[in-house]
Amino acid sequence: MMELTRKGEYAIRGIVYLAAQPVDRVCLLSDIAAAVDVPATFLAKIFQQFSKIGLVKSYRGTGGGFLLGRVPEKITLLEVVEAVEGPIIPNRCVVGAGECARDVSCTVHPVWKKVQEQVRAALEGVTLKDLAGG
Amino acid sequence: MMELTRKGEYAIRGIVYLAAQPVDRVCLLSDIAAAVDVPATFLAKIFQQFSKIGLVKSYRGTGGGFLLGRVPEKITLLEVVEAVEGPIIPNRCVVGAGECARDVSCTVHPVWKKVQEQVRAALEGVTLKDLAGG
DNA sequence: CCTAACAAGACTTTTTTTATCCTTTTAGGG
DNA sequence: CCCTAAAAGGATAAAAAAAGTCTTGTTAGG
Ligand code: SF4
Ligand code: SF4
Repeated sequence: MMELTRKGEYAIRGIVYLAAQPVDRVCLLSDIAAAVDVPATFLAKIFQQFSKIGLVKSYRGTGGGFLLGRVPEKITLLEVVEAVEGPIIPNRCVVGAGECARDVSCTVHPVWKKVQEQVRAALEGVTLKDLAGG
Repeated sequence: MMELTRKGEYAIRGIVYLAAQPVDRVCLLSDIAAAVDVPATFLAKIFQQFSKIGLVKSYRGTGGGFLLGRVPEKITLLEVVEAVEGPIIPNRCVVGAGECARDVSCTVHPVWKKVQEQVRAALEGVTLKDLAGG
């Protein structure tokens, strides 16, 4: 259980690759896809999501491509994962009140809350700088 | 991401219900299903899995039903979850060596290892006794 | 031998994942 | 102004997983 989808895995690979590039180096999607071994069309969709929330910047046309939206030390793995996989939800009752009618007195509920917090903390503590190796 | 499936949620509800029953009280599947609000046919499949690994004991025929395979304080939430959802795998590279060709030098790999360990620890620290309320 | 109850396996439906393709928009350069 | 490069957006399709159902078999009590 709790498995990251390929989309998530690809997303991380792609953006870590970007983070490892020299600052202001604009990368072609096709180059990134080849380097991290991900289908280019699929990676395109992923980077579109990144672009919408500013995790990467994109430029169209000749000489266009992608680069990181912020410095790598300011982008956490949590942001990257949540950008494409949605929030960290070990069980739907942690989404908010009312998701499960049983949550008021449920003894299991706090366990999922704890799991959620721990996973979030683990991912939030890692930045793209860490992952790209400085 | 990381969402428990319904099967997992149902499994927990069902076995926690069992754990809350008086010792040696044999419960009908139909009663359990009604009490925890799960389709009986689906819960049957889940309890069959439990039965195979000894988490519950089952008796057939008139007067048959289910009861817990061990005392509640000796059954952890981790066991219950893994019984029906499989092992805790945040990313397939934590399954073992060779799952991902990149794992040798991958900087992300240790993060998933850590997540896996934390989640396992969180679930292992909770027993059915805790969940059933003594 | 009849009935109760779980076991096992096949099967179906729905949802999610994993893509691919095509058209549109934007930008640079001749 | 046109041609080409490159990303954006939308539709669609195929595959896999999840969720649930059905039928038949097995075991046991009365
Ligand atoms: S753990 Fe408890 S509150 Fe959460 S979904 Fe299950 S029953 Fe509801
Ligand atoms: S995190 Fe690294 S080792 Fe794990 S699957 Fe991704 S690339 Fe492979």
